[in-house]
Amino acid sequence: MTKPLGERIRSQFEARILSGELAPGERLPTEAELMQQFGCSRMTVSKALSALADAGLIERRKRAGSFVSRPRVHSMVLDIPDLAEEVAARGQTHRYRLIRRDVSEAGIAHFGPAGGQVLALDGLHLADNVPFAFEQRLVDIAAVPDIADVDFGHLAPGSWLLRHVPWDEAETRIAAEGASGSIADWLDVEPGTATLVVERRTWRGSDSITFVRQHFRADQYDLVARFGQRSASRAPA
Amino acid sequence: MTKPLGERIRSQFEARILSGELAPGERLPTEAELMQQFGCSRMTVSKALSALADAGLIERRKRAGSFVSRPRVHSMVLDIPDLAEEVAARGQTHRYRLIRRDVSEAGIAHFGPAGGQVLALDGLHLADNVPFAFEQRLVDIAAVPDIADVDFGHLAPGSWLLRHVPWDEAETRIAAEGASGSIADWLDVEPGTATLVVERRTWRGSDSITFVRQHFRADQYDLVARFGQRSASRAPA
DNA sequence: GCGGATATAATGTCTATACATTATTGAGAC
DNA sequence: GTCTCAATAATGTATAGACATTATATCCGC
Repeated sequence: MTKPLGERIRSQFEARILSGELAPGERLPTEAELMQQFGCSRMTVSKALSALADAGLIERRKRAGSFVSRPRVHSMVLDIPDLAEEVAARGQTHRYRLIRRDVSEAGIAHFGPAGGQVLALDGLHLADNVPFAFEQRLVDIAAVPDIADVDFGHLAPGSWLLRHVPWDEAETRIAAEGASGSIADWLDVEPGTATLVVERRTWRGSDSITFVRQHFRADQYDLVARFGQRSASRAPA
Repeated sequence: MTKPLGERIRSQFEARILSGELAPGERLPTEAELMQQFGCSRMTVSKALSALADAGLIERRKRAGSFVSRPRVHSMVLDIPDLAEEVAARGQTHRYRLIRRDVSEAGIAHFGPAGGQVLALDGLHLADNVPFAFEQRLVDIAAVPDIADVDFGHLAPGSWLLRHVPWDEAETRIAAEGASGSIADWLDVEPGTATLVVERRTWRGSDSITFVRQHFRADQYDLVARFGQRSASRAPA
């Protein structure tokens, strides 16, 4: 019934820090003091404090002690799902339509290793046959040789890449932009209409794998990021 | 010189999972097997596997074992800094100009507890005297009584709140929107010009603290999120 | 005072063991 | 067969100790 002791120690300090009772820069008791206070072993308090440190709530310094961190930025978790899955989750039918596919030398697009070949894929994402995203993608063929054989006529490259190519680093840029003529045509909106632009570059090790630029119809898509209570879907006990 | 054993175990499995060598759904060795393989105690492998579980790379089930998670979404860290600090970091001068301040009953704006009072603050953020964000904010006065006494004539409410009010949960929505007439006026752009809209709602416990809606001039602001190698600023050893 | 060696206080890691918890398996009752 | 219940295999938490690491403080020579 009662929560584990280590978890209680952790959540007690979490609460005291978030409530402001423990101010940024303030020093926490040492592990030795805490094991006295809570009547438990050092491993238990150490694990609790390490969890707080992992979460960024405190900083621990040898010989000095543990201190409440100074909050600088709001770090939030942004979930960027596979578009096909997300549309399906909304109960709509996802379709991808390839518009252009060609292979070019790298360098022109400032992407990929010099001299390598780059696959360019332009396409349109549709939900229930309504266009909602125009996608321009570059893939480094050297990093993903298998891709040459895949038919992307109706399969979204993102879905395929997500399943077939491991990556360990990514950077996403989010901006707003008025739709240019051709993009407006594909999205079936007036030129100049606001679109949400998501650009993502993905790496494995130091090799670029793919760069994608997606224009979303603003009336059909937005992004949500959360902080705290990860998975608030838990039912109360 | 050599890294701690537990960390080596953790990073070895991390690499094997990210490289795809261990496929999603695949089962990892049990803790008992791993302590044989690595010649260490159970606590060590247990901590390593728990760290992988915390990072979402594996799932652990009692009696069943540890399994590589199926990657569903790209979880990225989105840093939302204080606007005043961010502008300063770019070497520009930040200024906030209050446009409207009034107190109204809650309920109208679907914010705050019924019957409570809500402070509405509209204002403009300027970088080097160029407007780049129009902000509409609601604050629950019951949750932040001190705010009644603060002069926001030139102090951005977000900066003040970040420093004075602890929160433990937040949700951010990011979208694109054409500027309406009055917003276009404030941002000094043509009506209909694309703006990046960031809406954030912040809670302490179950109480709403503030809701803010910011329209950014698309040509002056974007957001960046990263995954992997947190703080890539580390120099190579 | 000032700089540099040394002691020390705190965290970091690890061992070996114990018992708790829980989902699955499998045996037995029906 | 299928339902129920107990055995079991795995993870979850905790203990008590040991040694490693490292930033800070202190002392000492100058």
